[in-house]
Order: sequence, then structure tokens, then C-alpha cells
Amino acid sequence: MFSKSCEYGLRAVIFIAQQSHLGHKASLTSISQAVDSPPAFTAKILQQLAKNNLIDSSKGPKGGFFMAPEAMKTLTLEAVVTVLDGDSIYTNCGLGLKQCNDKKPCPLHFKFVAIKEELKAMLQNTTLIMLVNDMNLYRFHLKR
Amino acid sequence: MFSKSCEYGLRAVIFIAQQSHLGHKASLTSISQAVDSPPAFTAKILQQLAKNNLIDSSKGPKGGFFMAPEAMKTLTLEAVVTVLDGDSIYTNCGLGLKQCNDKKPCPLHFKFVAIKEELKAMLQNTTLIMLVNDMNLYRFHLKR
DNA sequence: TTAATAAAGGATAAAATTGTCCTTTATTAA
DNA sequence: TTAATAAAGGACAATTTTATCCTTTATTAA
Ligand code: FES
Ligand code: FES
Repeated sequence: MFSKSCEYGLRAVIFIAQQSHLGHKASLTSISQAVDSPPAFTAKILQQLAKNNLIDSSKGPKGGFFMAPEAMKTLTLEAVVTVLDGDSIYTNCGLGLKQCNDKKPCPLHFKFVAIKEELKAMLQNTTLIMLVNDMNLYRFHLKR
Repeated sequence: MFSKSCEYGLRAVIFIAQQSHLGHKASLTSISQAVDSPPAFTAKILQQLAKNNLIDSSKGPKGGFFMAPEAMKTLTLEAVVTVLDGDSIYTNCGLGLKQCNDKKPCPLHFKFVAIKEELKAMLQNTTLIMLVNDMNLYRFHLKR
């Protein structure tokens, strides 16, 4: 469904949001341990997210990755996916045709668009603060 | 969503079903032209499908790939996907956790399972004969 | 001001996926 | 029985994705 980059990125962002909610910055080491992802690879992914202003970062001791409380309320999973995997999941033809539209549909087009829309809506309607709140109510996991 | 192998395979199988419905066998050349896929690569994919008895093949002049009328009624897209991509789309965690189940769910588990179930149901409930019939009623495309 | 800490960035490396080429085997029809 | 046709199969090549390592830059605190 998503690339490894995107999977690691989503898990990392959720962890960062959780930590930021507690007023903590998250170091690369703490993140890759918390979400069980390869540190150096995760660093590249976090760089991308920081460059696109989805998360903040600061260097030096007491530095790390974090997120403003404001940002948490508006940042959606869809934004994270778009930075890391683009919008191909929503817009590409499920059968791999070069373009997907109602004019020249593949035989599964109308079935695929329904599912792709649902996925898109789910990601667009889920903000990071929602997940942080969910995780305070129920025992959700970011690894294993 | 699906691998290239799976995309080519699905398009090829739909074309083969269409041709078989007209009483024709489909050669590798005709298939890769009809669905715009690289011939040699497509050959490997069709070999896999034939080995798993999803389609039939015969060598020599007048040979090619085909499907019994019976088979068309029972063969689902899900069976094709399972041979080419396995069941990871339905069973894997959307966030990449090593196992996906209700006991140790990731924060998106319950949202993901709904979407994955819908996709699985769609593929399981779509037989090749249905698509052949659809394509006789409406102008669907297998390339461009 | 120096030492320690931590992210940023560049250069590679490993693995998986995608793709090609060529030989072998089977089948058909002349 | 021979020539032509077409799939099967093996070996290999290109590309993309995933992953690591090392150097540089910025920041903090002693
Ligand atoms: S054309 Fe295939 S999903 Fe839209
Ligand atoms: S545990 Fe993540 S989708 Fe089920």
C-alpha cells in the first residue's frame, strides 16, 4: 500500500506528535527505537518532512524533532503521505494505465475510485492530534 | 497498490478472458500489444498464472493463452492478485508493523481493516466473466 | 572557547523489482 | 520429416527502493 519510507514516516510522525504533546523533543535515536525503523534511513525521511515543514527540527544538545501544538491540529496523515509517496495512491489507475479518468476508464475504474476515495478521505480526515488522543484512550502500538 | 507484475497480469488476464469468450487464443504478442506491457516480462507473468492453473496455454502454431468458459465464471481477480502479489495487501499492517491483528493494533488498524476488507471483497466478488460482460456494455480500456 | 550532542547532507551499497535476451521444448501444417 | 510457430525456462541487465556510513554544520552547556 505505502512505501517503506512512508510507513516509517507515518509511524515516526505519530511518535513525534505524541512526544510533542508531552512537551518533549524526539531524537532520531528515540524515534527509530520507538517505531522500530533503521536510524539512518529514518533520518532521510525526517529530513524530507522537516524540509516540507510538516515537522520542526533543531540541532545540538537538547535538539531533536518536534511539532507545534497548533500544527498537530491541522497536520493530516494525507499531508505526510503526499510528501513521502506523492498522490499516486489516490490518482493512479489500479491496473496501471497511464492515466486514470472517467473518460477512458479501465474495467475496474469505478470500483477502484470508490476505494481510493475512501482511503483519501480517511487520511485527510485524520489529524495527528486525533491519533495522540486515541492513543491516550486505547493501547495502540507503533512497533511489533 | 499492486506491483507492475500484478497490473500487467490483471490486464492480460482480462484480455485473455475477452478473447477466450470469442473463441480465440491470445498469443503473447497480441496480449502485450493489447494491454501495452513489455512482452518478455509479460511472458514470465503468464507462465506463473499458467503454472497455477489460472489460465491455460498451448505451444506451437495456433497456440497461445486461453481460458475455459467454465473457468471464467469462477476465476476471480483476487485469485490473480494472490498468485502475483500474495495476500499482503489484505493482511499486512498499513503502517508496516510486522503483524496486523486486533490484539496489538497500530493506531490506524481499525480504519485500515475496513478499507482492506472492502478491497478484498471487491476482488473476490469480481469474476472474469463479469468483466467480459461489462466490456460488452461499455467502452472500457486496457491501455492508454 | 571548547567539548559534546544532534541534525543535515553527500556518497555509496545492498536488495528487490522490473525488464531483456537467448536457448530449449512442444506443436502444427505443409 | 521438415520448417515454422509459439510458449517455457534460464541467465543476466537495468532501475528503483531500501539502507548504511561518514563528514559537515549548528547548538548547547560547561
Ligand atoms: S482508469 Fe483504472 S482506476 Fe481509473
Ligand atoms: S496493525 Fe496496523 S493495520 Fe492492523
